[in-house]
Amino acid sequence: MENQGQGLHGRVLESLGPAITAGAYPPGSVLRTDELEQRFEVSRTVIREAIRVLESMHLVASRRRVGVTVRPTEEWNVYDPQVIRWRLAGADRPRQLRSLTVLRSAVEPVAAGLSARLATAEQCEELTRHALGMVATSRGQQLSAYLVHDVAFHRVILRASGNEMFARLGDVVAEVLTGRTEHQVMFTDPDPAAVTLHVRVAEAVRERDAARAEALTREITAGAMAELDVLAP
Amino acid sequence: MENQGQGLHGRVLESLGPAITAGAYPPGSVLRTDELEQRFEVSRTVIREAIRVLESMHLVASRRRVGVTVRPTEEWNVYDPQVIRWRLAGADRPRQLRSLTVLRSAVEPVAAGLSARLATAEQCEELTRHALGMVATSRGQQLSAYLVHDVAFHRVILRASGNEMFARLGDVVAEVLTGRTEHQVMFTDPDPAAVTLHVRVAEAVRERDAARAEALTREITAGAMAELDVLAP
DNA sequence: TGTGACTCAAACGTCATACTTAATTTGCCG
DNA sequence: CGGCAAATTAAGTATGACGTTTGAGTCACA
Repeated sequence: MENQGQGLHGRVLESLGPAITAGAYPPGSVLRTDELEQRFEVSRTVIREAIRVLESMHLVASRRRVGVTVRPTEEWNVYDPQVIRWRLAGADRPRQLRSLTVLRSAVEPVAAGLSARLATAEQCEELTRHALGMVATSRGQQLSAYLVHDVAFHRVILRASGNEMFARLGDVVAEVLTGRTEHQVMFTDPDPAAVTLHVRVAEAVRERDAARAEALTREITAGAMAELDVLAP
Repeated sequence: MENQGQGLHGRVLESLGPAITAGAYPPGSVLRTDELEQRFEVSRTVIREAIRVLESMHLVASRRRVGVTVRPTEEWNVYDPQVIRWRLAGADRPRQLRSLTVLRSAVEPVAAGLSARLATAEQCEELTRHALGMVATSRGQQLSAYLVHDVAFHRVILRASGNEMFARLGDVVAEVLTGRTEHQVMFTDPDPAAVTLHVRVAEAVRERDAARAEALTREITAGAMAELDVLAP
């Protein structure tokens, strides 16, 4: 979760990135290096390095004699964790949350199915522990403690699937869950049905029942989508 | 599919990136800028910009007094299209292909289900056209023509789902399909069952039958996974 | 002998400047 | 009016100097 805010180019990045992803510079907009140089009061080197990074994220394209142009949204590297964070923090938040939740609903059930076949004994234990932790913290305004277990649970599922692409979505899911808790009314306890589902997923994985783990996780993600429809505009 | 090989820093990147992702520099290895400077016979500026990009991909971490260290594999931004290309081109290819195919098996069925509800008339037409194109080119060593339709078909499905995260996987799927064709024996015609499935998916989407579209696509991706098990080591 | 603070140097980070390259614009000439 | 060439502009590259951090080694003191 640590930003690479180390160094000046990081600061520039943390300013330009959110601005671009928030749509402050519509696609086609042109940024000139020397202008940025003055605005941020840093040297050309720093600006150029920040631009290189934005370019590698496909947020901008740099062309001689014309400047640095903002690329259309469809070309952005929307899987870049940095980009995801920027968009979750900005005006695009609802749209991004929806996209990510749909992605979760596709990935997590399959990951759970794989976990049921591949999880180590230790991972099964972790899963059970976090599920029980969720139960224990599901009542009485302990949302932040609950969140810790919830995030950990989904992280284990994704990692235990044995697929590195799934595993790398752990941070994304964490961000979604965290964001949901933060933006939810902080006094409503979690849905008991969801809590139970997590416990049953842990069971299914422990018992190596892939189909059941997948189906139950599908229920969890379906719940997340439904919840989104209620809360979002 | 265009590499950003424009400029010297691009050249350095296209040399370092594949090397790192191929494991030529094991995690923890240290690269010094001045050493790279000499090796590539370019200025610090160029090296530093390349390093910045590698850093944004979480392939390396740059620390003062110690150098640029290669990060462990689990921290790489494995969704970065550039990283995916590098790994598909290198020694990690089999592992990467497997990961991506599993990802496909999770995403594409859900995408197809969404497409059935959201695809425009034009997208339905495209789907049908490409499915029929696959049928037409499925016999008699027309693999490259077949591939074009196959890629286009899956691209439409992912795009018509209305989810930007899914849509962005179009390039990845294209790369997987292309790679498969290239590495397969070029004289075996595609599996007729797979071809039929594509036609039926197009039908299901056209008829707004989400469940059927999803189930059929699941069969397609299951086939892809099975195929991988036969071919891969 | 062990521990602590202190110094030093190595490597990256930043800056300023000059020069190079390529693409757009302008304008000349046919 | 049209096409080709020169001027212009902004990014790309190179280089030298200086700043900053931090790991490691040293030295003094208990």
